Amino acid sequence: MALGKDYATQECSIASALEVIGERWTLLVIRDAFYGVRRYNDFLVHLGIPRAVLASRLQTLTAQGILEKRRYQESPPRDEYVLTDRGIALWPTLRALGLWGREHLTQRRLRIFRHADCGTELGPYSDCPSCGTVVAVGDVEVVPGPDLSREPADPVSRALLKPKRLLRPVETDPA
Amino acid sequence: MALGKDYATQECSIASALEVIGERWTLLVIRDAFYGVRRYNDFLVHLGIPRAVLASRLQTLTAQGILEKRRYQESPPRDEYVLTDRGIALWPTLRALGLWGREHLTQRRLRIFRHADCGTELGPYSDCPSCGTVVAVGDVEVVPGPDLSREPADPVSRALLKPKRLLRPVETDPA
DNA sequence: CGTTGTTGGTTCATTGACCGAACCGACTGG
DNA sequence: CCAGTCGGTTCGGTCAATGAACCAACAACG
Repeated sequence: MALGKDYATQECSIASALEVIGERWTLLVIRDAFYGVRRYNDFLVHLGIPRAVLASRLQTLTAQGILEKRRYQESPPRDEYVLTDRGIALWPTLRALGLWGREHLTQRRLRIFRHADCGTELGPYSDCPSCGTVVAVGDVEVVPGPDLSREPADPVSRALLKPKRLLRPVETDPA
Repeated sequence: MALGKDYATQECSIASALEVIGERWTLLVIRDAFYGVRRYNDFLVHLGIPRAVLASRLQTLTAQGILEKRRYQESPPRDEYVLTDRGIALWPTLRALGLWGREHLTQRRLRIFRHADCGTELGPYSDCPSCGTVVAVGDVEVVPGPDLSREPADPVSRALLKPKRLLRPVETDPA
């Protein structure tokens, strides 16, 4: 966010948060990380983000302790980017933002979030109405909603058509 | 957010939301609106935002139906900007973002949000732990926390040192 | 062994958003 | 008549975002 002037004058935790995750594309990268996207190329094709911007965002998110860069194979050396606890703690924010967008902007049900244990759709605060508990992020299952396109262009979106748990890695088609 | 490329490819309510409120400064303008800031000049001094940017943000937020421009005096004609229902619906997002910033970034208690009826500090979902209900935005009282500076430079910050309800207009010192 | 393809970047020129300062019109109060 | 306030607009300079090109490391193929 460091553009000429930052929000430093603000004594406010919202401003501090926006310093870190308020830049263009940043929150979408984090959203994808919740969806199980972990690799540079998958972020690239799924977001349609310029390569240089993605590299920069991944670096600052890693530096801020929101993502963790983890070597998952040597030769060729390949790293994946995974959410840390600090990153996972952003789930309520993302959830609130998504709900607002759905209700006041798109009016469409693109993705549905359910409690994996019982299949009940989550309440606004990631609570399970039937179990009466707050559902941990890892126990949330995402399924495509009725208004989501069934034939997306990129392989990552296609992989996301299958129901899956948040945080679990997506399996991109080797096709 | 329209910079060369927008998020149009994304089928996602989060992306749609960010199209509208994801620009630099926008969310801070909305935060100030919750704090009762309504006038151009008050936004200006409290945020330290460039004038042109503020004018642009107020215009797009008004066009998006998040703020409403309301004439409050003729001669000289003066307008104030007030949150609409759509804007007020952003409260859970702001709350989640502020909590995340406080817990994972600043580690400071700058402002405390309480249930005006009983004085109990709000839970993470704007719930009142003692009443057991979700508190309406208009019934939330903001009081300065222990880590907030007691002698801010600008008059708006000074006015915000007094406990006040969200959405109620700030009374800036005529001093 | 050479060629091609994949992955994860970096570099570069262009575009456009943000910045701060100056300016301006309508009005008020002295 | 003059200074001051309010709510902007205008303008030149700077800095970030964009998209295309380039590149290094390695694998797989023939």
